Amino acid sequence: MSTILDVCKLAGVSKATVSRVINGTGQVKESTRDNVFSAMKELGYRPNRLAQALATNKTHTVGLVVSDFDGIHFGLLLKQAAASAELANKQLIVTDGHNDPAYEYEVILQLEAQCDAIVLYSRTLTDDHIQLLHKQLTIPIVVINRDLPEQLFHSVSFQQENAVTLMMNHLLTNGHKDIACITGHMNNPTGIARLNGYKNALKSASIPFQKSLLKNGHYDMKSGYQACQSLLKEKSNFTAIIAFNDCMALGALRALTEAGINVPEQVSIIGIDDDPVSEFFTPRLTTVKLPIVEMTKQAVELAITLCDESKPTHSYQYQGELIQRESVMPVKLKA
Amino acid sequence: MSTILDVCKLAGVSKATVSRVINGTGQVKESTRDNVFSAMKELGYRPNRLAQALATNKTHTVGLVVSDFDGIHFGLLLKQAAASAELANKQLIVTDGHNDPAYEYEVILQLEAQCDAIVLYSRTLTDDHIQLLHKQLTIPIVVINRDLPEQLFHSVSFQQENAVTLMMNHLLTNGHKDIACITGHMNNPTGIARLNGYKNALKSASIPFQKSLLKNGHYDMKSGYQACQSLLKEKSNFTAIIAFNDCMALGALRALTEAGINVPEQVSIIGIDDDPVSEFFTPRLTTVKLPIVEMTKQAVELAITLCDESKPTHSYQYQGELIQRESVMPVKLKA
DNA sequence: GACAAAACAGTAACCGGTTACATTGGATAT
DNA sequence: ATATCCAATGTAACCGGTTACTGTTTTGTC
Repeated sequence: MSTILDVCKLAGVSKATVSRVINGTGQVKESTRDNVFSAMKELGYRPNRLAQALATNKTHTVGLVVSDFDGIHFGLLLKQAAASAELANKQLIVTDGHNDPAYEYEVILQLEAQCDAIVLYSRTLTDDHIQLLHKQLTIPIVVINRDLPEQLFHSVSFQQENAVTLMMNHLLTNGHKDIACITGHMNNPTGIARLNGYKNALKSASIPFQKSLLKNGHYDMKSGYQACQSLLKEKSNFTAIIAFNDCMALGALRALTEAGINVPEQVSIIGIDDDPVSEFFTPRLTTVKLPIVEMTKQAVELAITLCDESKPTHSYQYQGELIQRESVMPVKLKA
Repeated sequence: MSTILDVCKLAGVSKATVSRVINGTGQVKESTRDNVFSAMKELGYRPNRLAQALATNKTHTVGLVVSDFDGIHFGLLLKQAAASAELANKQLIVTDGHNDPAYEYEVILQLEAQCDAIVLYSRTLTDDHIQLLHKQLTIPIVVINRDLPEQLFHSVSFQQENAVTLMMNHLLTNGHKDIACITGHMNNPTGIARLNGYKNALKSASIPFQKSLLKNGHYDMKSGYQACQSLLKEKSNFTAIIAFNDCMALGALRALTEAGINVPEQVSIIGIDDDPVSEFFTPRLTTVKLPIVEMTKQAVELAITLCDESKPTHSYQYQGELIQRESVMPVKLKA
């Protein structure tokens, strides 16, 4: 790999001049510029980004950190992040935290020198950790899917509890009363908020909460499948299932199908996310859309803005939207 | 962010000594080391990776470049890559090429200074481009899913044509003769090799190739769905569909279901990949497994090895494996 | 033709580390 | 006591760029 010195020699000028040509700064005679350009071309020279970053303290890079690469919505999120970054001519580098909070914390700190801003979609870090990070970092960080009342950091968040309320209301207005619930990890705010949504909706409808209708999942199809199977094994009495994401809803759908139970005739199912696969299952899954693409766009664009100018921290709120398809029907019509 | 100089001041030693402590190199008196460590701790100091990389010409990072973030097998690939990288204590940075060969080429070149090795899973670059890259780069590159007879670069590849042969033989031995085919992009070796597999299998079975049974897709569910719809609209006569990945097979399955056609009773479907979602559809999709996890592991581990020692280029070959599930049945039993 | 201003290019310090080499001082051997 | 060696640390150059500052030409004006 040739360096700026090679270009200097070939073009017969100093480092400063080459640098000026590279960056289009200062005054350079046209003939000199042409010389330098052709020298660069001849050598296949391209500036070393590390050296540039070190010298200017600007990396033109935004870092995206996710807790785990197989996480929710991963494809859509990354694709949008990449698109937004390119639009602003920034490099995007993506890292995961191996689902380990300590590792993830370390990764973010390491990224500090390599990025101008960080976008974080964390499932494992606590709010406290994130606040600590925010204080410790000298570069801006935008947090997706976390929301603290005090607005101590930039965040793009989703109204989790409200979304579950939407789901529950859809089931309730369809006459369902015995509603099983497949949750996600309960060690983070998302899970807790969603569970509150479930419980509060029951309370509002004066339906007692039954622990036996609650099963834990891990946001993947298999755990939804297993959760549903254990629901069936325990002969629980339910006419509908609400799952804390589409994957688990789809896993549950499969379990029901295998057990010879018709959806939605015998049991209704509703998910959340609006995963791209959801409308290809039979029946097409009714769900509440989590606008991950829009949220990612917002987050990355905000992060990029913050590279150049600081702004007061603000929380951008997004809401769920019910997408009615075929997996829910009124309970009275059931056999 | 504190620098090494801050640590020097606080610990009352020179940069060289601090550096020795950081890296555990050279001789440092224990009491000095302790001083330096506590100074580092007090300041929350962590070495600037850019500066380290610049000085040592070692980044301890491997770059993973994919053509597009929503690509095939994306989640599994990334997850495994991240796991393998961490095991070797390397940072993994992931970038996509926005599905644009020129951009992807540029991205890879840019990455040269930021990584010790690169793993490439490209859908858009031609073999020629990859060879050019290989020649131009001063760091090793491992290419997944490309295979050239001359073995000019390190590659981890999959026997595409053979895999399709497996799929076709499964259908043929089940008595299918009218086999529709939903292809992927035909501008790269993968698509071409798979199509050859299809055509050659037909030839071996003395079945004439019918252009009307061939539809183009883009490896996503929607295009599989649309391809199948156009197949149906044209009233093509087929008893089985082979799709160039599971997603499209699943999209086709949906189209058939909507059209009231039973799978596999009326039409059999087979895919390729063994996508995690495939076994949750009804019927569970029969497919040929593409061992992307193993391949990724191999590729990343190889790349990491090549950071430290060079090895002769070699092509690691992987094969497909038929996974029989429920979407294929003998043709004679059909209504 | 003289002189100021503008254009152009080079020098050297700096970014935050690493490392070859030099220096110091204490322990050991003679 | 002196020579020798080695552990411990510092000095300074270097990685590949950027940029403030300086010096030299050009250009323009009168």
